[in-house]
Amino acid sequence: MRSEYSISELAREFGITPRAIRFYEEKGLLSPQRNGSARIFNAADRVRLVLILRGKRIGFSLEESRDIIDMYEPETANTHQLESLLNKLHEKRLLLERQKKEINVMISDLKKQEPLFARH
Amino acid sequence: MRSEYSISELAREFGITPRAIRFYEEKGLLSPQRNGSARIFNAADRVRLVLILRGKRIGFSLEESRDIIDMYEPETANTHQLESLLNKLHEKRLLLERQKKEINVMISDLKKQEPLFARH
DNA sequence: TTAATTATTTACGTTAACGTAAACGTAAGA
DNA sequence: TCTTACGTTTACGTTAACGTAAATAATTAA
Repeated sequence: MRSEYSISELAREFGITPRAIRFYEEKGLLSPQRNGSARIFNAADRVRLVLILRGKRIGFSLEESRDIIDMYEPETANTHQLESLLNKLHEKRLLLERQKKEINVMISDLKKQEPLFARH
Repeated sequence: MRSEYSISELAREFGITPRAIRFYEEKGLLSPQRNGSARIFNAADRVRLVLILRGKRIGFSLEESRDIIDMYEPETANTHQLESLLNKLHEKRLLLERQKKEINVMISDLKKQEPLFARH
């Protein structure tokens, strides 16, 4: 229930390295406050990090995740962006479905061949 | 119904560049015969290329596709390899299913928020 | 003969997402 | 005070899958 985090705290919590977090900031996906030179992450920063990592699990690049993050940013988000993001998600889902079908085809192909291989 | 192809013929047929084909050979995924220094691809080479490209559509790296190709090579293929490949395919399918679920969650999340964005 | 097409090899360039190392500052504990 | 832990910036390294360019050879059409 904290509201401020150091870079290594977040890194530990999410199983990533501080380097990765700095990299996300470098790419403009995060912009934590500073205490001198040290980064201080608040709850909103943490949410953004969660979104970045969720995007990665979906198979999005950081650039694609950027759209997701922006979408959760109330000040900048607009209907057009939302539709665009939804479209991307739908496309991604179609891609995944096509890939899954190809995998299924390949699996059944291989299983047909199985006796052939098992014989010698 | 030809049985021999030049590099640019295959490139045109599959919508890739000759460079890509040479790269696959460099990685040991293809090994066409030669006429002097020019590559000559036969039907088996063509099949391997098809498998490479199918692997890519599934989302496999070339290294992963290598296993698929080897599997279709009767002399070297064995039961163990087949099982290993089937396992990889199953894992990949699980990954795709997880990603799809995450996408669905994200889509419904966003749709709940929609009125919020649409309002201003 | 000249120009165009297609082929080759060699080799450096590119993008993404960090890893890794160096050189340094700062704060806390023994 | 010395060590340890944690932080910073700068910058070069890494992997994958080719792209791109240069220099060269062989073939073919005009």
